[in-house]
Amino acid sequence: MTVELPKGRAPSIRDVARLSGVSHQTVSRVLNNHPSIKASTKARVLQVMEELQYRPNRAARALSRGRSRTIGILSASSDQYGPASSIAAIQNAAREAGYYVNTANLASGDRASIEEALNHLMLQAVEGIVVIAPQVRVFDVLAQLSIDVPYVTLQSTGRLDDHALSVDQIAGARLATRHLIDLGHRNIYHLAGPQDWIEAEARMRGFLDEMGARDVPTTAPILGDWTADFGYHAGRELLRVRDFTAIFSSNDQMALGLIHAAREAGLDVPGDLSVVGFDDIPEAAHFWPPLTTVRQDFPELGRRCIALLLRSLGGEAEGYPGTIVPELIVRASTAPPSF
Amino acid sequence: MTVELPKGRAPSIRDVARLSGVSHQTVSRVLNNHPSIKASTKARVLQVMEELQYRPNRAARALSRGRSRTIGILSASSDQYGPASSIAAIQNAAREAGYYVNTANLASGDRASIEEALNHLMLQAVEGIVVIAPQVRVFDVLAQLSIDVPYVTLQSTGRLDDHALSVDQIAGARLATRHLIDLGHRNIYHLAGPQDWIEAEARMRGFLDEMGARDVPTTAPILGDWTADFGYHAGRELLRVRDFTAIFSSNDQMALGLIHAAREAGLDVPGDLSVVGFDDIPEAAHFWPPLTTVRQDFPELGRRCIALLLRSLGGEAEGYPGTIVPELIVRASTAPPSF
DNA sequence: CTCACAGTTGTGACCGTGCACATGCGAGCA
DNA sequence: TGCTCGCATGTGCACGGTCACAACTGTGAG
Repeated sequence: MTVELPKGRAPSIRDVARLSGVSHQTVSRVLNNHPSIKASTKARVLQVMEELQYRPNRAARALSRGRSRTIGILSASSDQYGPASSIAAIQNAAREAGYYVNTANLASGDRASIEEALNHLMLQAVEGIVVIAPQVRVFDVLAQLSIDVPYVTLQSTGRLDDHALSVDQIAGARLATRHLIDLGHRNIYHLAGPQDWIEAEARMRGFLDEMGARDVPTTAPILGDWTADFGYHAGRELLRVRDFTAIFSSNDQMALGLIHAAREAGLDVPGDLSVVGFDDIPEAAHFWPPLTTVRQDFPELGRRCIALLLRSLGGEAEGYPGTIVPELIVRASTAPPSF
Repeated sequence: MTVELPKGRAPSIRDVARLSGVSHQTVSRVLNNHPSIKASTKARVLQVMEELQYRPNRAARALSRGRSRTIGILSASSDQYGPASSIAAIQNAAREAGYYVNTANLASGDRASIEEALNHLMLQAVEGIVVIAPQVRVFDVLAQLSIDVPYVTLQSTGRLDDHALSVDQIAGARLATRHLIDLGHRNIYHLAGPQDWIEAEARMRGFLDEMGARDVPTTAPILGDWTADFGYHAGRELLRVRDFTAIFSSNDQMALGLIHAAREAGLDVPGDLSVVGFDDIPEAAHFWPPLTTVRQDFPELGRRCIALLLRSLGGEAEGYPGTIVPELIVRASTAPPSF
């Protein structure tokens, strides 16, 4: 009762066809759920597939269809919680949608590195690109290489265009800022992310918008690099003057460094200084003091990101509701000013 | 002087051939750096490629060669620093070696989820798999699905077999433990990672080995789940008895949760309790107190991981030197016991 | 002068799948 | 009966590379 297996190579569609007494095209139809296949035929083919442990050859499929079913992620800082979570979420969402994902990390932020990473993705024949990186420069290079693949950025600058995902970073930043103002703070600094990250820019704008709306005078934000180290050094610098009672940091890591610097300077958080972060990394609840921050729904982010990209790819439009509004998580790093 | 471009589709090897007046096979040879191609021919072909913005079609290449040049990463907890860094490092190393990487995240640790993720990778025709996950179960499933693709784990259990990478987690754990013993601690707990992660097991073994070698009596390690939350709750539980003066935690996150619990219980770290972590996440230097921990060289890890996998794939053996020994970073979370 | 041989290039088949088109067959209808 | 029509299936080629093999050229040895 043994079936005749092809020797060296993996079983192909034709092997399945031969053993189930149909043509290769019928097998192909079974694979693609073609409507007009007799149930009995389909069952027989499926059984032979099972017996042979048949797996469709993705390369052949991609070649003949002219579509790779792969999307690329261009990422930077992929070892940090925010980007890493986004990547994971995107991968999961893509897999659910039947897509494969290939990630290219930027070695550094310079042009050559971006070019190399993009080339890597293009060689993969990705159908779309998700950018989690310093986007301004990336888009420059995209344009310059005249690559015309649909791309999506993770964060919105407020207006909804075809590329930007509608996660309202601005609303999140306003939430954080409003919280500080409501507590009574009037001298508030903003520690921003790198200026060519769109999410950094959006959070900065949210901060400025809210300050403006409440008529609180504001100073120029400090541009950081997302790291705790930067937060620490910026904190040491800022605390030499100490003309503020609260800081809104563009992510949790920089907030951590900031608190470290404050403590070294003999200040109490939140007694002498209130700090708000952004992201709600899992560690934030265990910082000392536990960090007040803004939480993003990363899995939902990933899902929408993929939905948007698939729409660009001409796929199903799918329900695509409004904006994800982040949530303020109040913990122990904020309090009314003490003076 | 315009060249004749094919209209709809991307230029193929034959388009290049036609325009440079050679056969498609010659173009193919140029692509693959075949030795016997006249320099002038090669130059001409390369120039036409440039003009046409020609990019080889990966699917076609994979199909005809029967090799996908892709490796898969099976990962869990990919939003945490350790795994995320490993993934990034592996991706970079793979790209350098001319391989593509596809990552599948485990939705959960159960069998079905592992099976689904592995299937996803196999459909991609990956040539090898790197496992950054609860490995025991993954290997079960690998065996059960009778998938015979070479695989590599990121961490060694001490002995060197073909699958395990020679990063000496055990040595790292011994370093941490020795540090505590040298400070005078005799009642030391170990907060371990999930038992079916090989790195967790290795760190636990290193702890037990060192304790044994120094004749310090030891209690059974507590099995955690890598998260700060777990560290916090475990800490609350442990501190009700408080029959220890030091804890070696299997990663930095759990150490952070632990310190949080200690502070809530009114204990001073390191005055009343010393804590050592593992990984040296970038935030560890800014914890309060800054965390003594064990640093791993992730980029090197990734490089060696790929090197090992490529060797399994029958590639070049490449220099493959000894073991990576992690490094103890002493900060402020450890001190001599106070009694 | 002839032959072996290395260097360089060309020809045609093949990899596994999907698509366009053709075919066979039975039902419904005038 | 003859025709159309829809279902179920088959035939052959295209996708864009690589591989095996053949062919042509020039050179040096016998």
